[in-house]
Amino acid sequence: MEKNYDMLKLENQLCFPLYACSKEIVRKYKPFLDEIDLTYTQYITMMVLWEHKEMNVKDMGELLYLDSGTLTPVLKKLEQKGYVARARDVQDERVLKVTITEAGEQLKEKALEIPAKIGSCVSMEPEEARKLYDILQKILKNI
Amino acid sequence: MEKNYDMLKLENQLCFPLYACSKEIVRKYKPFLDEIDLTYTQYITMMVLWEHKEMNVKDMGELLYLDSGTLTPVLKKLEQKGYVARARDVQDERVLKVTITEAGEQLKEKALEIPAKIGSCVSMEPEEARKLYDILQKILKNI
DNA sequence: TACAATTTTATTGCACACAATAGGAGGAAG
DNA sequence: CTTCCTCCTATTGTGTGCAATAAAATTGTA
Repeated sequence: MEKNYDMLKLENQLCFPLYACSKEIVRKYKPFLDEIDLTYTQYITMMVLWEHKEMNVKDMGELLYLDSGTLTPVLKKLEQKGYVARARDVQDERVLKVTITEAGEQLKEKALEIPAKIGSCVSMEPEEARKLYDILQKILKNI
Repeated sequence: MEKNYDMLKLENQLCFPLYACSKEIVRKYKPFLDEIDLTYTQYITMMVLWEHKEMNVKDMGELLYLDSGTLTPVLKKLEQKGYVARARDVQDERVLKVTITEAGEQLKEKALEIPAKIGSCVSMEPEEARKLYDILQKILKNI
């Protein structure tokens, strides 16, 4: 009897379009992020700080789905650029508190127009965007 | 007047859950791929060859949304593992033809059960999976 | 109080991912 | 035939991403 290899075709995979789509959209960000000298990872890291002003590495990692192996060099880079400050918590020396600087706050103003630019660049119907968002959140919750 | 910074929150981004979801699902593959000693990138590369037997780097790159900078080292690694052969096209020396080997074909048998394992691991309703797939394909086509 | 276990961040090693560039092969135009 | 242009792959450099491990501080426990 012939075996069925169809499930091993790219076109029948769900993970692959997810993976490809993620990469392609992140790439769409590049020209806009270049203007403010941030990578995508640095951008989402700054988004957390634009909203929360200060947070430790562990909590940032949970929000961003990144571990310290990834975050540490990213945060050092952002510190080097002057957008964040890194300092140990006085109460608990294990904890590193990341704080946004004045320059980091100012960068927020420049970043303000990026979401709209991407939106017009990818362009999808609001209903589908909503549906996509809901499904992705559901998957993330289950994982 | 107060500016509205809501669009700069992670929770209002569509790209971020896409990015996070992609990473988390790829990570789900790891224990299963470890069993056949492949990374995710090597796995999708093999999927192309399981289906097409032979293909040049450029065409593989278009299917996989990867450029030669990524594919060249991946293909060298797969050659080293004995799953593919790399040879210049005799008609056009610029072109590198990648061919699956006997060992590569045998690997397909072991890979056969991976899609089902992932499916039971992520578990979502067929209707939502279908919807997600359609939306992602639509985005990929528009990009 | 000792000391074992846990928590938190940093480091190391490996494998992408991509922009930019290089370099060799094939084609086109004169 | 030669020169310019394009095509295809490889290389280089930067920046993730993650597993595994290390290191230091804190907490739990006998």
